[in-house]
Amino acid sequence: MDIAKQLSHIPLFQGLEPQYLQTLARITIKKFFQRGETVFAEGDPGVGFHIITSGRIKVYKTSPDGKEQILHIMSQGEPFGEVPVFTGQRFPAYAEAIADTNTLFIPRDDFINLIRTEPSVALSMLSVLSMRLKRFTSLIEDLSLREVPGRLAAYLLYLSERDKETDDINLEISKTQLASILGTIPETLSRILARMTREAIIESDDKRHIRICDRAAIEELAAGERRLA
Amino acid sequence: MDIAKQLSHIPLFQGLEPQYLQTLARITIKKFFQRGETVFAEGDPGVGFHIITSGRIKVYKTSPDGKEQILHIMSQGEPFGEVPVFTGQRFPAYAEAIADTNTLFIPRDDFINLIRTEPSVALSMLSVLSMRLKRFTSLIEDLSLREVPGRLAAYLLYLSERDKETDDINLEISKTQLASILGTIPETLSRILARMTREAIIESDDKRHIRICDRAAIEELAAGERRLA
DNA sequence: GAGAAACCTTGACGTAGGTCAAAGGAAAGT
DNA sequence: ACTTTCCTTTGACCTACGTCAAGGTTTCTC
Repeated sequence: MDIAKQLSHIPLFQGLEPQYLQTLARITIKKFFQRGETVFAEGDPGVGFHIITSGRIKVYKTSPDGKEQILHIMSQGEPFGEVPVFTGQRFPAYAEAIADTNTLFIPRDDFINLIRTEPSVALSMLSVLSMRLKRFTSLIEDLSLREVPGRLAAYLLYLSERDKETDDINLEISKTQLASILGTIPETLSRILARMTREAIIESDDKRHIRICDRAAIEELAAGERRLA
Repeated sequence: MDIAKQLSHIPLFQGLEPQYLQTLARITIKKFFQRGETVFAEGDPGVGFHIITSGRIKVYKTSPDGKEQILHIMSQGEPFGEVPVFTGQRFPAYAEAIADTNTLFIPRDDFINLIRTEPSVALSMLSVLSMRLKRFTSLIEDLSLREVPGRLAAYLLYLSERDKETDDINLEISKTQLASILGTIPETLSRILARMTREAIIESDDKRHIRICDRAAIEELAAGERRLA
């Protein structure tokens, strides 16, 4: 498929003049990563960043003894690995494909040149980074100020909202990964899901699906106004 | 003092052409906040951002029951409150002056116009936001993957490094605030400092000063290779 | 479709770190 | 200097959540 056309569908480049899109297309490199493959490791030098065209990437940190904390799960259209492009330093986290994934790789120097000539791209990127800071802000709040049931409730609301307020939530990831996003472990998550099911707040029939039965209760849990028995 | 001159000392505007500095000076508003005064609250609309010219600001989140997690302590030359400028949304956290503080306030719309004409400002701001993402990444790692002694050790190393590898660390903030930065409470911090003193890793004679006695031990603690007895 | 591997759940148990309470010391306003 | 408020420390206690272990289930792979 034509790279310029793919690029034109990326939110980051919405409204970019066709001529710049062509320039960008010329410096963009298509890449493919198998499920399980590492895209970059913490400490690697960052010579450019990726935009996902299909698949799914997890960005995460690890502790010396192997526990991991997921920072983001990125999917189609989202850029990742841009921090070292602007800091000039190394990747602060790991990235791994959790499904077969295609990306467009944009080299650092060329991208910085593009920004110099096209302020709209700079503003888009500023917006992307700011949204990410905001998400991190919530994650920090969760990890530090909220207990796991509250974090889970907030995350379910986030997913529900993203999918147009549906009560049927498709996780799209394993519960082990969900646990890592929430900063906990599968056992704890499993217990909390069981408790919430017992209180008829949710139903979780099959593995990657959760149905919200009592939205008000979820909202109270997320706000810290309610606790599980 | 002349605003343009003050602006010229801000890292964010290093290398900015004098003509743009003049433009910026015209739209910049000097502000003053008393110690304890709130600069903005979570949920406030963000019509612009601040740059600190003197004093100190803490940016933090709170839980329903009043516990707080400090996200940053900002001092001279650092910008804060820029996230809503680029997301178009509201402030994701609180900001409060912890000393009498003077800032330069730059209105959103004017700043965005400046970025459109001056890509160097855009790149500087991208760099600032990226550095901040990186710091958040470490904070998340700390909160989720490390115990309090490890976080404290890492923070002491950070302060020591910032002040040119000195072993005499001047906290500049209260231990209660340090506890909040580390995502814990004063009691826990106090106990850990006592344990580290007992093991002759540090000395903490007076309130806002800590001396590193055994740097190797601190480094091992920070790396998770050692535990307190 | 058989075997292997990964995932999920539940139970028993341990512990880091939080809550509550109390008291001495520093600091700031009058 | 005096009072009030905030900061710090220590002790007794509790609980959320992690660890370890084991069994059942789903899902890859060949």
